Amino acid sequence: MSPDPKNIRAAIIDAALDLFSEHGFHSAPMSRIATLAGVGVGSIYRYFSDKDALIHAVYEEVDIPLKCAMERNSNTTLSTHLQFTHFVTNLIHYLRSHPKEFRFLEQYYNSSFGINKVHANILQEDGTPTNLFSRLFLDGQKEATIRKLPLPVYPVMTFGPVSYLVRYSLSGHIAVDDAIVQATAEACWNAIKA
Amino acid sequence: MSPDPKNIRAAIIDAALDLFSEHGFHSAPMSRIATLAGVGVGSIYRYFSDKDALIHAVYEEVDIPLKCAMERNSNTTLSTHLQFTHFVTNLIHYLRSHPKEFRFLEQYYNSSFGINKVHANILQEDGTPTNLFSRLFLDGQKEATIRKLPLPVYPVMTFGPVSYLVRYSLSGHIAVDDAIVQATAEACWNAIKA
DNA sequence: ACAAAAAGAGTGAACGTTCATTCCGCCCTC
DNA sequence: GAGGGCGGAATGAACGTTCACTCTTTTTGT
Repeated sequence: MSPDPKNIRAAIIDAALDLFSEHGFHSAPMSRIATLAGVGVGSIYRYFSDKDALIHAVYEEVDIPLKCAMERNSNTTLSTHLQFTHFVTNLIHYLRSHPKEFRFLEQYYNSSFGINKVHANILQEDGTPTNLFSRLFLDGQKEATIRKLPLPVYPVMTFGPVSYLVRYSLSGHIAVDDAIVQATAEACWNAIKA
Repeated sequence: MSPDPKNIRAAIIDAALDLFSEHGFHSAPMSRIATLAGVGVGSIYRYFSDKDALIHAVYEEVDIPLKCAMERNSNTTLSTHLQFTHFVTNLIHYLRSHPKEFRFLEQYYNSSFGINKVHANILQEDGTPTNLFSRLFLDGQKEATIRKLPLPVYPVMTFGPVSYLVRYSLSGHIAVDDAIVQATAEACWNAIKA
């Protein structure tokens, strides 16, 4: 078997995501990542200069499908209300069905690695919306279906509840069903609607 | 100087909180905690059986004043609306003025240490409110000023936005002023009001 | 077309460092 | 002078990273 370099790289990132999300960055030794990926330790360093680079690479890999999931199912013919609640429920469902990715991201953003990436995801410097979410509340403000609030309040009232709910859900102590997801999405909407 | 055992213990916990919140559990060596606390490494083990026990002890120490802060300034003569927004703004102000405690708690709850403590803080098993916050929304439901929602939604729509906003605030990328805090508290209220 | 050589990917034992924890001599108090 | 808390060097385990080596693939020379 001639291992495709792309496969090896992907296998390493996969294994790293597994172990990072389950044990944390500092309790996931490179040796164990290598074993799980089915490669030698040294091989990891052919693809990533050091452990930090691997962590950032996992982030890049996790971020792409997440952003896709957030853009998916946007139907601009629907009312702002429905677009918003769909956005929230979509996001919750995606994160709940990708617990490894969710736990990795929480850890990444809470560590020194991802501190600088937290806010860049919402708006560009000049206020241009970079994604579905930003367009949504700017449009809603214009058509007066969404209250005018200080800009940071919108992501706070959206991603705050979402990440908290998903954390609850994954902790296993609270049974999160569709009714709760739906109620949360509606509550988020009530928080910002005109 | 005759070192009071209580003071040594407190100094160790203080130093640990400093270093844990700034560098994370795994990058805060016992030796540095000892140096910062002004004691020998060995002395730490006189008060705490191991590092895990120290981490849990810091949590206990941080949790007490936080719970106090959440109960403080409750004025049952005010409307549920005002009691709720006061609760939220109080909590935000407390966490913003105690960044070390906030960062420690985020780390603690996101690690294997605090996973089991996440949900216990809201309600007892039988649904009895254990604190001001729970009483608030149960009362609000009775007097119909707060919408009937699945129980987990209330903490999700309160602590979610709060922790997200404080995280924003402490990241330094976004200037969080009183207007934003006030707007967030109102938005939280709109999320759950009848 | 074939052999020889060069290139390059993959490996894992070995290294140096860092850390939690231990242990023993010191010193303070009584 | 006895006892016990205290300090910090010593210890050993665990980790990230390196590097000399093997094996496979590609290129070169004839």
